Order: sequence, then structure tokens, then C-alpha cells
Amino acid sequence: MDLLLPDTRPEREQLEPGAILLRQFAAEQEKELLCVLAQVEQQAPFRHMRTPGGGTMSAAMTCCGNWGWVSSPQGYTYTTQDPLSHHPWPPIPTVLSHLAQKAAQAAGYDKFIPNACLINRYQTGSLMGLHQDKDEQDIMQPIVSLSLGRTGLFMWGGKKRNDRVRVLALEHGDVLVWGGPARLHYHGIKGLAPQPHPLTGLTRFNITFRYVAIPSSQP
DNA sequence: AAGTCCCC
DNA sequence: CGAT
Repeated sequence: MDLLLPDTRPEREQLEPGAILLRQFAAEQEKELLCVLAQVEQQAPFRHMRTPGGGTMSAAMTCCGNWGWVSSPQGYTYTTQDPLSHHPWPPIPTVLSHLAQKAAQAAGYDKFIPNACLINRYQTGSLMGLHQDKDEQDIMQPIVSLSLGRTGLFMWGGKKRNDRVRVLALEHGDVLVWGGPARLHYHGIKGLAPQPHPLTGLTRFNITFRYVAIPSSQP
């Protein structure tokens, strides 16, 4: 059955003021969550975006919601249309929106209603360097980050790039919420744990929910 | 500016 | 670093 080693991870861990990790928060809905991801992908396929420095992101991304985050050689921006299809980004599936609101509430952020959802797909070798989420123009609203599939080795830093960095294993169903004093903290993905996941194999999905207040212009 | 390289 |  499922009586191997006991899972000693706390179900709720406060990393520091404003940052709360909810372990296994989404476990019961895993099948439905993966299903809606596939539906979003059908309308807005994953793609490897370019960066202003001339690089290419190793994680593939897509978006849903009123605003989607886009990186190009011209910079970072939120757009209302997928630049690949020239159609609006697909709506945020209700199961995802509800999950994000429930997680934000459990973390102490009561009035969070996301209008932007970024979906990152990591495979073996995918990384994301330390960065801040600061394109949303409303730092009162938290970031809600859901991990699905293969475990990610998440880097959690501080307000400055040189601050100490912790590495946390984010597992299937874990939700990390950060806001308030932690809203602009640096974070990234160092890599993936070697073990495949029963439902997703070698793939890790990360779904982040944001509230975009002031839209940027197209790149 | 979320990449990449380079040094300890 | 060179990009914005």
C-alpha cells in the first residue's frame, strides 16, 4: 500500500514572513489539473522564449488568463494575445483559478483573484536562473506557484541577488505562495530531481498565478 | 531581462 | 558580460 517511510514534511511551512509553502495542497485534483493543462496547451502550445540577452529559455512556457507573460529579444512584457496565434490567451481553467484562490487564502492572502497564469514545462536539463517577478506592477498581490510532476530543486533567495539562497525540493502538489515582504525575492530553478514521476515521467510543470495591474505595451 | 560564462 |  502506501505505508513506506513516513512523510515528515510539515504540510505548512513558513519560509519567512510572507512566504508560505503548502505541501501536497493540490494532491486530490492531480488528474483534473493535468487534464486542463493539456487543454490549455492545445490552444496555446508550449514554446521556448528568447531572452533580451540573446539567449533561449530552457523551460518551455505557455500562458492563460487575461494577460500572458512574453519574453523576446525586445524585453519582457505581458500581452493579451498569444504572439504565436494572435488570439487571446485561453481563459484560466476554473479548477486552477479556484485552487490559486484557496491556496492564497490558506497562506493569509484573502482577496487574490489571478488574471494571469504562466505555465512552465521543465525537462531534464531545464533551468531558470535567479530572478524577481516584478513585471506585474502590483506588488500588493502575491505570487502563487503550483508544482506538478517531477520534483524541482527550487532556489529561494532574498531581496538582493547576492543574498543567501536556500534550495527546496518542490514536489508534486506543493504550492508556494509569496507576497508582502517576500514579494520581490529572487528565486529560480536549479534543476530537477532524477526520479521520474508516475503521472508525468521526466516532466515538471510549474503553474504560477499573478495579478497583473498595469499592462505593458507589446515588445 | 528569467542566459551564459568564468573563477574559487 | 550586454541586454533593456
